[in-house]
Amino acid sequence: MKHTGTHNVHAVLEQHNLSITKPRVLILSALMEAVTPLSVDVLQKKVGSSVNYVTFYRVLKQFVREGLIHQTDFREGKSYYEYQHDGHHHHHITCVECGVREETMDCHEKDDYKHVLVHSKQFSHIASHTLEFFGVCKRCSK
Amino acid sequence: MKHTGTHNVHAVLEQHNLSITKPRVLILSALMEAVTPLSVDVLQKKVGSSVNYVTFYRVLKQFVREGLIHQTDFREGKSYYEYQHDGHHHHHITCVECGVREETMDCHEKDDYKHVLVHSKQFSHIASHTLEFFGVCKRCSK
DNA sequence: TTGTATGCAAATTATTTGCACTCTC
DNA sequence: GAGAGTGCAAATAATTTGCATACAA
Repeated sequence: MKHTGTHNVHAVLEQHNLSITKPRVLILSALMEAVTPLSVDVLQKKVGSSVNYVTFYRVLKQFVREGLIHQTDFREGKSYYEYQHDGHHHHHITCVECGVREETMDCHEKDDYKHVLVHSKQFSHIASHTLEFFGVCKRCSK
Repeated sequence: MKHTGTHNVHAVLEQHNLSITKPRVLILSALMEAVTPLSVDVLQKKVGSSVNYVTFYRVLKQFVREGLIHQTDFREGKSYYEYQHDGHHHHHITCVECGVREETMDCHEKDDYKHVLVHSKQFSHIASHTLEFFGVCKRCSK
């Protein structure tokens, strides 16, 4: 029941004027299928060794620049990447003890942006944001 | 007109059951005086070479654990640290072109936390969060 | 004095860069 | 065919770890 066929992947790449290459298709597919943000090492395991790890960094950076995927971090010293289904990304709660991660409700981007910009002197436009929560999950807090 | 005398620094450390050592005092003072989040390299320049850089990492990690300071990142591959005056931290907008950073209005932590927790299955408490905005500043967007 | 904190050296991990080669369009 | 995209090797940057010494309480 995957809705991430080759067809869709190609279409998305084309929408962003990115040429169709094997690494890009594989990486984007993996991200589209994921239900949680992925770090480069996890992404590599999913995609396999046919794509060089340097290419991951280059492709991911490009996808982020294009607004195709979202980049965030969880205070682990490395970045995580998440496909923006329908242009929306998610926020999460992360357990600082065991690392378990849960998706939170959607955020009200538009409202936040307006509110922030009204009070800003140097900015008139916001392109993206990150919002992450940290706590201790019920299991760990016992 | 600094309100960050030795007296205050010592008091804060004691409140968190941290022994008074030279590195801790120097690092905490520097963070209390800063008006923007600092990365380790910048912090080192402020404090000077009397404190080993490894100690920065150890002390900062401890301060974060204690909730004394706040840790965030700006998609630069390194962490930034900010003292939580009155227990509050700040959010920022960062220009992805030139890196200029501006503080935003205070956030409504309490409301956010409640809202998130109501929808969470695995969490019943949130300890902290990060919220950062990214855009292009007026100067760069010309 | 006694355990905690620090310094130093070296290791680890994440990410980037230069250059030659290979694909896509 | 031309230029963008990729692989490989090596460099850089951030952060951590092990162990011996030094300092706070």
